[in-house]
Amino acid sequence: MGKRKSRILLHVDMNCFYASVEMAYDPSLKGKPVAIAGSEEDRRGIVVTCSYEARKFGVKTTMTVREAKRLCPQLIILPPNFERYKKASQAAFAILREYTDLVEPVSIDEGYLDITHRIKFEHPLETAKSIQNRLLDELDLPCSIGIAPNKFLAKTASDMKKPLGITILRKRDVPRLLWPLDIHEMHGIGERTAEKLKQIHIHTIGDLAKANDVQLRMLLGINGLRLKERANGNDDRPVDPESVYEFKSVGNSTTLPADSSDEGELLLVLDSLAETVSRRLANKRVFAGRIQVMIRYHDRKTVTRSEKTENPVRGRGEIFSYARKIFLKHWTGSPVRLLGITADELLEEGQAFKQLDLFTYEKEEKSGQLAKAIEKLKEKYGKNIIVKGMTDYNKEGLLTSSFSKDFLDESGIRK
DNA sequence: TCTGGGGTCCTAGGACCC
DNA sequence: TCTGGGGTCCTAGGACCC
Repeated sequence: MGKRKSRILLHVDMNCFYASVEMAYDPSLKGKPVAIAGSEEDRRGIVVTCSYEARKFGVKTTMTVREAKRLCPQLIILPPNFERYKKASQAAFAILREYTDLVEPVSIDEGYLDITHRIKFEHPLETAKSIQNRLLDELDLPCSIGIAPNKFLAKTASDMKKPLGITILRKRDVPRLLWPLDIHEMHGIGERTAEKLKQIHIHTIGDLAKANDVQLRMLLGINGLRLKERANGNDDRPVDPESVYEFKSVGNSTTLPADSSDEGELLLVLDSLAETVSRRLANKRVFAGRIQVMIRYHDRKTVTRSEKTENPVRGRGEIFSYARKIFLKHWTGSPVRLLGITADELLEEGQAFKQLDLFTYEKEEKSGQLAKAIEKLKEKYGKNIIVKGMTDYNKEGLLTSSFSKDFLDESGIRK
């Protein structure tokens, strides 16, 4: 087996993105300590991002607004404006795509580029500089860029100089630059994994790079071996521009203004979460095959319970009815801090129709929109048709068979 | 008066089938 | 009466990241 051809990747990381977007939008904020955070009044008020000026005072992400203000009384607090950030992100990625089609967004403010093909006419450092300058000149957004032969090293490199840094990290630099670092510094290793590793006397990235495979495997499973590979500077994950379309779940959750054990109130919250999830599913043109409910109690103990749906669902009513059922079945009655609904096992619109289980309409409700719609179908196609399952649209764009209210709502039959 | 909300991936046990 | 091993699905939860 031949050695994989060496690649050149960039990791572009926009510096304190939300705060930078706000500063671009309102330049009078520049040079001032700015934090993006929820309302100060309730407990959802935590710092999401903050400017470097704010960081100088010790303000950090996830800190409560109260704590942040104590550290920095002149801190300017702005509520998040996700529409604004989304637009800025899209503009930034549009610029990145001028350099290569191989752009993989990993979040709203960072992405990978595979620029291997460009080295024929431009040094990677020049490409990085050009990108950095354009993002700054055209969008007023600072970024840091890592240049490396793979994702892990590129990501690590972009972290090394902030803000507005460009860092090249070669594989041969790994022992000198990475190995001395504390294991906790490594991307992919959080608090729990770092703790576990320290138990087997792995304290630095270098220790991990030389660790015993069997021991790692026992401690961390397959992930342990992968982390060891990364610590050695190896990572063959490709830059995949399609991955952004391959989302696996859609959810919405909220911390209540105050803990509640009022069933009516909680169901109302659940209904509003169902509405959001339904809307997002529709925007993404997918249906859900599983509905999951998350309940966090007063003591922060969190349980998730899910159920496979009988048919793919997307309507608010259907999502709510599953969520309600799951919630009432598993709620202990104790005061609830947070509620969430997540739609899983997503199916594309077209696939959803084909994969529906067949059952006759007699099993469905006999009144309401469904019955009316079925009556219309019977009028149109004859009394003897059996409405078994939504298998497809006919050439007029109407359903040839149906049984799910959701589908009927969207089929145009009601018109 | 600690700790939001959006996600992804992995593991593990029990059910069930062959 | 005794009895193996493999595979997949379902579900819950842990860990991590931004």
